[in-house]
Amino acid sequence: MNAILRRKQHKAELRTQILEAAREIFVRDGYESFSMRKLAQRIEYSPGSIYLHFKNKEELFESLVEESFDRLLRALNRLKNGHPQQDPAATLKKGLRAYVDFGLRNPSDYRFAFLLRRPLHRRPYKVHPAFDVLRYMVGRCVEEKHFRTVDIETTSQALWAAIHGITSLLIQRPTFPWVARRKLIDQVINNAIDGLMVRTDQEEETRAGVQHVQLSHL
Amino acid sequence: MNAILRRKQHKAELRTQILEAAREIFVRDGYESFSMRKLAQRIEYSPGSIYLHFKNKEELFESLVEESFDRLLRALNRLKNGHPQQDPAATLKKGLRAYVDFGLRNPSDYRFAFLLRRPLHRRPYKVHPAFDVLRYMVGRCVEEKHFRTVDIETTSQALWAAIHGITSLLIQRPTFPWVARRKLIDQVINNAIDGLMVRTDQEEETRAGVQHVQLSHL
Amino acid sequence: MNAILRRKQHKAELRTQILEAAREIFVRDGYESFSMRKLAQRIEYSPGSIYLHFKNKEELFESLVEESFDRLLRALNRLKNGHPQQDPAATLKKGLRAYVDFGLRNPSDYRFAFLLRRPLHRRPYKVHPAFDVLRYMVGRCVEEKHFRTVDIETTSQALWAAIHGITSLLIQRPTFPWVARRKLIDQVINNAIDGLMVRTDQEEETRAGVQHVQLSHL
Amino acid sequence: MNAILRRKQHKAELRTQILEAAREIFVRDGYESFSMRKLAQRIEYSPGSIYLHFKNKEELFESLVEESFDRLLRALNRLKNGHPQQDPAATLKKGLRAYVDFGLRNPSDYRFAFLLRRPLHRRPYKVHPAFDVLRYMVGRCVEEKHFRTVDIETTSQALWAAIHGITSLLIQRPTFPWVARRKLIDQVINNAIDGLMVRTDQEEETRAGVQHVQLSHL
DNA sequence: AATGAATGAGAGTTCATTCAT
DNA sequence: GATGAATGAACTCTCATTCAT
Repeated sequence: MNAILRRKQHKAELRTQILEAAREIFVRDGYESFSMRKLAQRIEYSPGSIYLHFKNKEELFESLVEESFDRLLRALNRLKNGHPQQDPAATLKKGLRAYVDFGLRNPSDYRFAFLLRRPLHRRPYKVHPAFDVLRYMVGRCVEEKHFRTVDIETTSQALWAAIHGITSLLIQRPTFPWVARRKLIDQVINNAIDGLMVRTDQEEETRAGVQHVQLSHL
Repeated sequence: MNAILRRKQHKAELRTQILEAAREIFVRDGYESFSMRKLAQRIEYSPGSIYLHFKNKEELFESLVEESFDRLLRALNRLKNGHPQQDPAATLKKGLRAYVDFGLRNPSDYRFAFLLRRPLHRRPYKVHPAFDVLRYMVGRCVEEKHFRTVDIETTSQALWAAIHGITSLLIQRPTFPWVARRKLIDQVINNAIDGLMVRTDQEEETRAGVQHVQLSHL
Repeated sequence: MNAILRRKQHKAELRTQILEAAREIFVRDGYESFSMRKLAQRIEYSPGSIYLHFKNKEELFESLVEESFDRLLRALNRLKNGHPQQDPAATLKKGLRAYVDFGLRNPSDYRFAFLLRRPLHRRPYKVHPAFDVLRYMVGRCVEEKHFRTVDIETTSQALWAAIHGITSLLIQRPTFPWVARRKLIDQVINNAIDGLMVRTDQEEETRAGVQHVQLSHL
Repeated sequence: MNAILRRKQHKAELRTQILEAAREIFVRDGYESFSMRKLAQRIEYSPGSIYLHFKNKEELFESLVEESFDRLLRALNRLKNGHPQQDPAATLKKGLRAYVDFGLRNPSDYRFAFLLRRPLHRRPYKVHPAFDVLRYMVGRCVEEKHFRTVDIETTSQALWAAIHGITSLLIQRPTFPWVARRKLIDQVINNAIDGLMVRTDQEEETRAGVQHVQLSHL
């Protein structure tokens, strides 16, 4: 019994080890240069052993994608649950920033989740829970009248597009002469959100954001 | 002479044929699974023949990237030159829409220009002329006081991020349950631009855009 | 255990089989025309299998070179140790003859050791132990006053040149109308050695050697 | 007529140009890496053009071999004819030295003549005229009683072996820690010749040579 | 559970050579 | 006489995967 347990644990550990090593190689060498052999050598097991944990290269890759999606989801959920009382629009902005930051801090995860091209897999699309978090946040903004009465789905998708755009570009084109990251990200997010807000005078006055500073003295 | 001319023409035609077939295979199979042999078989020539036109796989790929960038650039330039008298903000919006449309109508070009991962080649980054067009358009909006006094570089980059985001997502995730494309694209662009505009009452009243229709009777 | 042992043995056998087949092909076709495929076909394994034993063609070739050098060395050592009490000059002559004989009886080994051109690999030169044996023998001849006080290094190199010359020519130009091998080899060796000997009357009289027989009754 | 002549001349010139370029590439890149394409590129003609002068790679290579043999022969003949009156033994020594020097000064020629392995060509062996020169010289030494009555053929072959040995080793193993070249070559030649000489007292006394100095006071 | 041997397929690339023009 | 296009065969080497042990 003890033995069985130990065995199960070992198996789980090895699986994790494989995934970690695979991720590193995928990111370091690029998808094209990844090979099951290299992976086996890295973890110091035989090539065959990998097949005891993953059916084939494809499944291994998919596991990494899933793992990365989960981490992104968890990061967003932490955000959502962390500040339940707050102004939902502020929370949303924080959420969007958190999304971008997650991508930039975990480019490997972001690549797996959105950028690496999978060999065309035609399985029926399931909207990922991560997107639900976004939709939920937008929904609250509308419900609590911080946003104009916009279409929640369209807005969510548009917001996603914007933050995906900046995240992926910063990751994939690191040599482009970008302006300061913070400033750029803020501008993208503020631009995307501000137009959606219900404008009240006081809000207008207290709006913060680098690119609006000059506005105050118009 | 005639013979020489015919030969040259034939050579050019074959080159084009190769490029076209290669493009298809690259897009269908991805860089990794593209093979010179597959290409050869497709065009019904021997593998060696390809090497009479392109030094190697890498160079062939690069040619496609360049070609695609050029087409994008030309599409944008047509836009810029086409309506020189117009309201620059409207032109900019049209330009952004044109960018997205180009990507959606020529997904293969867009993939080559921005999405397909090249084996890391560290040549010094040259900002592509296409980006200059954008910067120029934003500059005119600021100069002619249609935009607030924003930083042109930051704004250009932020706008690029937004439209790249929607373009790439629509191309790469075709099975996601997107709302109507037109509506979505408009929302992304309007969101991104509207926050930058100098607001005057009449402008506010005449603002068009699907997502703002309801707004009018608030 | 038994199984493991059997496996190891099989692996060793296969390695040997590969080396033997490779040696034959290298000698028959030359380095340039040797091919891993030909080899694979010959041993009736897939091309990939060879790579389980040798990293690449180069390493395979080097293994053969080493093997051949070792065999030569061992042959010479047997000679050296076999007759420790004898007249060192006689031993040296025997050694030289043994060298040539080894080459002629194992032309493949000799080719690998000295004649087949390796793709220029600039590793720092290590004088092969086989040459040390020669130097040692010459040294003894000088020490024990059988040779005049010649420079040991120069003499060793000159002797090597002579015997390498005859060995390589006989191997590489088998269709040349050579005189009787034995006679020719003896003449080369006697010529090379005799000039070095300290001459005493009785030695002069007892000198043997095909080419000197007639001399006695002049 | 003039035109025909010019054409013939041009053809000959081109042939020479091809041979020169080919020789360079063969020596620089090794036989294996030589390619008709490289050659064509170097002489700035099309690959096909080479085939107007040489049936194939093999024939081209053979032409180079022949050319090199001829040069060697001519060098030796110059020697032979240059000093017709001299002591034939001295002339022979000079000839042997000239042979070695030719090889060292024209390693490319020597390689082609003797070292580069031709894809086994089984044509009936023709003793090269260069060897006849040697035989002739040895013959004269015997006739004029400078040599003991040795077998001319055997002696010639043995001498050839010795000088080929030193020449080829010096060319093919340039990183071996050889002693001073001059000294080494002299020792090889002197060793090989001295044993053949008829010894007279005065000759004994006037003999020069590093390794014989001590001999004088025996 | 893990291994190591083995393979068949296929990769990119180069080559000597031919031949219509 | 010279060319440029084309090819078929060959090359070394790597790969994902299988399977007896």
